[in-house]
Amino acid sequence: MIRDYFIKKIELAIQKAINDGKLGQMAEYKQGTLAVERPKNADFGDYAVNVSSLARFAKIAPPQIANTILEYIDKEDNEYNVIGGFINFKSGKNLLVNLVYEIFKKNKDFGKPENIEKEKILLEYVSANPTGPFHIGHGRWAAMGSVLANLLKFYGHEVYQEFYINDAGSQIQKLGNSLAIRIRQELGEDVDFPTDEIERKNYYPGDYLIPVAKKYLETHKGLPENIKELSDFAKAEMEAIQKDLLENFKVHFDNFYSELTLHNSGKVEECVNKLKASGKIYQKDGADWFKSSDYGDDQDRVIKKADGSNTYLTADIAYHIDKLERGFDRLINIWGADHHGYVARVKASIEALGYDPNKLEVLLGQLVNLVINGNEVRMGKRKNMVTLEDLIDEVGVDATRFWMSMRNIDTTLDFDIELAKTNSDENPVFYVQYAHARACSILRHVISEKINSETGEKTPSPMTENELKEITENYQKDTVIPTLDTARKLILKLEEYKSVIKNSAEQRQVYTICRYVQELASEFHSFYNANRVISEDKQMMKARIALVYSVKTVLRNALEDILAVTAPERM
RNA sequence: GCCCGAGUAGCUCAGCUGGAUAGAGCAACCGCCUUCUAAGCGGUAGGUCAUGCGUUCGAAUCGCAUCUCGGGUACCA
Repeated sequence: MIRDYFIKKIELAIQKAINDGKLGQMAEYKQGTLAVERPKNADFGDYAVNVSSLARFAKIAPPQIANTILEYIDKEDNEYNVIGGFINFKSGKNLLVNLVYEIFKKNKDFGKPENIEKEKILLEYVSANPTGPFHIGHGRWAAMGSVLANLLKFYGHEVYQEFYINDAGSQIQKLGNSLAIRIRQELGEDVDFPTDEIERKNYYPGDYLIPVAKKYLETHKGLPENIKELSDFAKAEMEAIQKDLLENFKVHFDNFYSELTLHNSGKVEECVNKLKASGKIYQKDGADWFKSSDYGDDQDRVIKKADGSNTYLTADIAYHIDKLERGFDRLINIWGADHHGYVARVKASIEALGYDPNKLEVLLGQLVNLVINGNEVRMGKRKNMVTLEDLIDEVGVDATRFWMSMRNIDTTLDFDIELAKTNSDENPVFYVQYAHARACSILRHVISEKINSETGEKTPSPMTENELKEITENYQKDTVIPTLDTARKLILKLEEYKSVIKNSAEQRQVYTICRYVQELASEFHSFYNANRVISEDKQMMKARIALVYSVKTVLRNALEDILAVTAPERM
């Protein structure tokens, strides 16, 4: 990366200056003390370093330090200048030329780091109850999770994506009871869900069980004797609906892990026993309590209720231990902020059972508000529900994925459905896709002959197909040189992709990819407006075609391979 | 009360491991299509970085306090 190249030059120069005793009282330089930044004013250079922080060690004024360091830099063909305590750096021809060459050479792998510490990661996300369709909030975790998985894989990690199915709690019984009411309604009985608010909470009164009831009656005469049969039927239906939607939404799971199998395998009981053996369980009010407060939780938690049944947490502990025993180096969970209380207790249990709680990384995501006609609409499972499916139908997969990924996970996402529906220029995903389509269009035009619509006269194509192939498949380093004066910013933006990937992967923040892609599109649109690609000057045309192709490559990589949003050839 | 998160331009948000004049998109206003996609580009205007105090040569960024908003605070899942 150019910024790494630059800081190395600076650090080397500092070391030499210290050795020569030119940096006052400064005796040693610790690597990483100085940070590379972008100059406020692009005229200063591409990158800059502020050496003011060295002043208190050297006891010399910052500008003098900067000038001393400058003398020791091996400048090659790059430009350096000093303003105040800043050393500014402007990339020379070689760095820029090599960067474009790198894009051609690496193509789909451009931006992949050379050697990272590879981790075996289990990424768990969505993990919805199989009791109804996904709501909008699930869409955020689905989009972000799948983008993060793509990103971490690209970065070089081994990523296993898992969906935990909460198919064992009391909610499954509720589901069966609710289906029973829908079936009786189908059979013509005058029944309905309770109107009393508290009573009603024992049911799922959403319309979505009506088609399930109809389907049940296709193969059954009436209600079964055992409600469990209905629970299982509804559960299977809901799971199937959820899986279909995930596939549609380009979200891929390597495994769906059923909570029920966890219970049946005895792993939950085993965990409870181990916790008991560790002496971290005590009895109170007829229930078993886990002393999680010993490990930083604010209070102890019930692990076995007075009625003898397990809590949700109990199974979750067993699940996380199971993940660790499957040999993953790192567990990453994406959870809604409404689960934040769970982090401490799950970590506590991991530690109590002798595992490293730092292996678990929980990404807490703030929730999604739906905005309809300027009013926020509360998301509830039981009424006013806008499902993820409805949203995707309205807005499309691409826009939904992009919008759900484009904000910092720490901020509440306002999803304005009216705005997203308009598909106007307020929609950043179209802006980016348009840039890609535009690049493709140029590449098509350059090898097409032109026909005058009035005279029917034909003009030969500006470039033959072979000439274009020669650029894209057998790219020569020097090709891009004629554009260096006019396309500096664009080339530097392409270069930035490498650091965006790095930061985004390491900080698990996928929104930075969305931002980057918008910035690259913007640079490209500017370049397009300022420079005609197809022209008489053949060398210049080849150079610009090479750049257009580079932009298309990086946009495509980011859109399709990371964000899983289509990169259209035409729009 | 306690625990998370947020508060930056009219709106939606970047910037937060302290550094140059606080940035972008949308909305507003002014320009740019006989030529590769105007779904685009260029420009103008728009700020008490919630508030106060502190640390520092230097604070949107760090610390303390206060205010506002969202979420959590179950022997539900």
